[in-house]
Amino acid sequence: MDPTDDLVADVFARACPSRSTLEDVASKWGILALVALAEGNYRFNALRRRVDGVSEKMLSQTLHTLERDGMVRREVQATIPPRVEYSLTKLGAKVAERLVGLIELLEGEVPAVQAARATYDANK
Amino acid sequence: MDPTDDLVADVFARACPSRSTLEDVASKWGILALVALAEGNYRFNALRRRVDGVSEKMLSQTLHTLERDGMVRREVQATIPPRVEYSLTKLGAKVAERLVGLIELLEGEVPAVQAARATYDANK
DNA sequence: CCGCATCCTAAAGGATACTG
DNA sequence: CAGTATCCTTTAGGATGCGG
Repeated sequence: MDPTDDLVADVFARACPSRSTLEDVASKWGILALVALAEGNYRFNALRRRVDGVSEKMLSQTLHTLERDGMVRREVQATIPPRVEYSLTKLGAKVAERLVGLIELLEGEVPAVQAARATYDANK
Repeated sequence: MDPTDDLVADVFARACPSRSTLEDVASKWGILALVALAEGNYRFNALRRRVDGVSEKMLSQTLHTLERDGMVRREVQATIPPRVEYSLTKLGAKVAERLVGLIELLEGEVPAVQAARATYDANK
């Protein structure tokens, strides 16, 4: 092994692969895609409708990145019209589970966050 | 209550406050700041050293956003030179706990992710 | 030491048009 | 339906210099 390699994965280190993976799964659209797929499989346009506001370009790009990281599986059925089904891999499901937990926490804290923002803004 | 308000927080909805909060805490530097502060309190420059690669500007901006959302507390001691201590609020600590879980998962899966990437790239 | 203000560049992201 | 390609705008983000 190259002695310059980090022996432990450390997300605080700029070059650690865990950091780039984190950026992929925690990106604005990455999170929502993973969490949507945790509900069940989706086809491209259905997923696009589920994730309010995502553009075709960004969803496509996001799904490719997640597929490359081994989080998302892409299955093409060569029918006419074409069907492409997206689903989570085992790893993707584990990650999505964590993200769902985070989101549920935040959804429950919406009033607290709004109150904090109002206070902060009031003090300028 | 305004009948047009959503009755439940829904992160999939573009306008839901949970979505903007999610973007704040799951942003590239937001995650790392929260996770670093979960280790203990930090002063500005110490935190900057802990989070490898963050610029002064981005750390400052990130901390303000997290403070506004009620995740981070900022305490100024008017000494010379000035001391500014950052710490997590109770809400921030709960969020950070989830993020730590996610990061630990990803750090453990670094080999799997690297293998997935290699396979993907090999098939071009 | 802890920043903010400014300027500037690079990257993210949206709109549109087109293809298998 | 499921994208890709292009163009263009917006935002993120780094560098630098100054102030409390």
